[in-house]
Amino acid sequence: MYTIGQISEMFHIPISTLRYYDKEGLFPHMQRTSGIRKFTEQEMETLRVIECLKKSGMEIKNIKQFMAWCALGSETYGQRLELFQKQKEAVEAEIQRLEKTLDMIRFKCWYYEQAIQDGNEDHIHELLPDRLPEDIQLLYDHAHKE
Amino acid sequence: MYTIGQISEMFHIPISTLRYYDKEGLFPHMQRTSGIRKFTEQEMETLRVIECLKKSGMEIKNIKQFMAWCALGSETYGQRLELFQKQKEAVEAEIQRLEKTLDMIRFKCWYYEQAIQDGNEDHIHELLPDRLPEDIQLLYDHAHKE
DNA sequence: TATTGACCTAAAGTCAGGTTCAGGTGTTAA
DNA sequence: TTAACACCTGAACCTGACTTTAGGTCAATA
Repeated sequence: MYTIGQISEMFHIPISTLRYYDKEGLFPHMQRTSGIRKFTEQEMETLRVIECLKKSGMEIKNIKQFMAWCALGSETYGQRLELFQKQKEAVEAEIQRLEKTLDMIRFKCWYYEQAIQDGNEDHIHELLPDRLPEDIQLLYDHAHKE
Repeated sequence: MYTIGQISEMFHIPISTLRYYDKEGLFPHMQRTSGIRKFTEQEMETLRVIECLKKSGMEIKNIKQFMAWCALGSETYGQRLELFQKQKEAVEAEIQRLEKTLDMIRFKCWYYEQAIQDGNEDHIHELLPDRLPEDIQLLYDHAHKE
């Protein structure tokens, strides 16, 4: 049984953030003693799940929904599964998007490494093929005329 | 030479956003005719680079810095390279972080698929080994006591 | 001539996810 | 007993990236 200050230290989360999460309904079971929050093992577990879901980019309101479903018991397994399936797809799509972006950034790094070696961007443009992949072409165009 | 309305249609970006980008200094070379913005090929190229950098999660102020460096010529190749190198590292780190998160989400999907099959979470816990990897353990703990 | 449509501005509003502030309670330590 | 602490609240504030609003210019069309 811990106070908000102890939990704040243990999890390296500001007290204000913990109170904010509570206000948003993320600790549906939290008890109080004459107004003071009591964090039990259950709240600590909830906090670990919150951190996991937040890392995945899930919004507070969906995390709250999840906590509410947990509180309702086995009736809500389906909804909870669906929530995680959607989040799985969202994270997978985000990784795909970032991989594509990474290709563009890598091209830009190569481009400026060459430009620094050559002292200008002209030589690079002689090296480059006439047709580049579409995404790269965009960056090439920009570089060419800047 | 295009108007803001034409560019808005071509790039599927709201006019208000284009004006916002301009106000933030993202088009350092933009000309006007009696107050009206003229978007040339150069601004279109800039816009493509903005979209690329935004996709990578770069903040507007850093994009603005990049545009300013471009305007300064070959003196700033070093800074521009450094900017992209940092962004490359940031995106790579973000992908790593998301891959880890994905493992946790996949576990949760499996967990609820089992729970739905069994009608409860008890059977799963018999199946699970005593020691799980640390990240998974956290979710297991939570599930066990909810 | 009037009104429609496309442009302009500054300033305020929005949203998420917090943080800060002002003021209040209750318990322990000198 | 008074000061320091740790807790509490509601409300205002903050940041980033826009969006909306209110009001104004200017050219072309009915």
